[in-house]
Amino acid sequence: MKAANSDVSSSLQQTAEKCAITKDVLRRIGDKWSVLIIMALSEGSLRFSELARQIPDISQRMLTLTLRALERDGLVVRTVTPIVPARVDYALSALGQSLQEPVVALGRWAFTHQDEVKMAREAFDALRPDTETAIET
Amino acid sequence: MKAANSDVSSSLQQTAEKCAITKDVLRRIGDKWSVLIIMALSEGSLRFSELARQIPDISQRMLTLTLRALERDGLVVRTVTPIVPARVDYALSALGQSLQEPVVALGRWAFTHQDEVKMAREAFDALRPDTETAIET
DNA sequence: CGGCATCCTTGTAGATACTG
DNA sequence: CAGTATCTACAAGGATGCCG
Repeated sequence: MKAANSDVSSSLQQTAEKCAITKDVLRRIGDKWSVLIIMALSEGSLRFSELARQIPDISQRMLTLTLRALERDGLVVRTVTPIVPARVDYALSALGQSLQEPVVALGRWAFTHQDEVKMAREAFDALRPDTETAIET
Repeated sequence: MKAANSDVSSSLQQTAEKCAITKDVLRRIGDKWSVLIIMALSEGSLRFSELARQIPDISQRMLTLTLRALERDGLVVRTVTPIVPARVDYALSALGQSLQEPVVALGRWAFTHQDEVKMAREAFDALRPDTETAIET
């Protein structure tokens, strides 16, 4: 760990380091619901039940768990209003809003290139009808 | 589904549509290894065994499956040189290279904000020692 | 060398029922 | 209303061994 080495290996080091962190974030928001929740909250705070309605196929459990994870990472803010029945609102934090930018960038890529991907898949499947891949469609 | 409606609802429609596609892409590259492979191939093509060496903890099985999935989506190009022993090279396609841009954007976000996330987690864990979240550390 | 087959463990997620 | 608790399923992923 000599200082003299740092400029030599810094590029690769940083690259490797960034890869790991990138992988981490991608796994965090790469799950089934995080992005949908972040998108749903982009236009303002929502209550638990409103979120559940906007994301039709999510179960209460998964909504709770995903919100909890997002809250833990400081991406969403949870506000409890102590009335009966209880009212709980969720909103994006500043950090969560800043995350939106790269996420929608990825969304734009997906939208722009969706046809290329679809065609690539069809071409691949035509040649290799039942090849097992890591993620099924 | 009247045409007259399209301009009214187009914004929300497109948003919902983009969400779905974004979610799709994120799940595709949000798996454990895809990003690492894409990053590893960013500087040029690599052989199967070279990839395995650059990504120390990946199993042969997962390397094969992930490469196959990336190949199917047209992100990676597989080249077999029919000599013995066989030589197989993997490289990013143009599509794969274009994907790198938004991915490294996300990587930059992760790198920039890693401390904020870490602190948020610690603060959260301090208050709620053993809350179950969707994704464990 | 590259990769497929098999077996096995773990993680992710859904359904359902129950509580303050 | 906004969650927990429990139980179950299936898919991701790892270990190992064999093959062209």
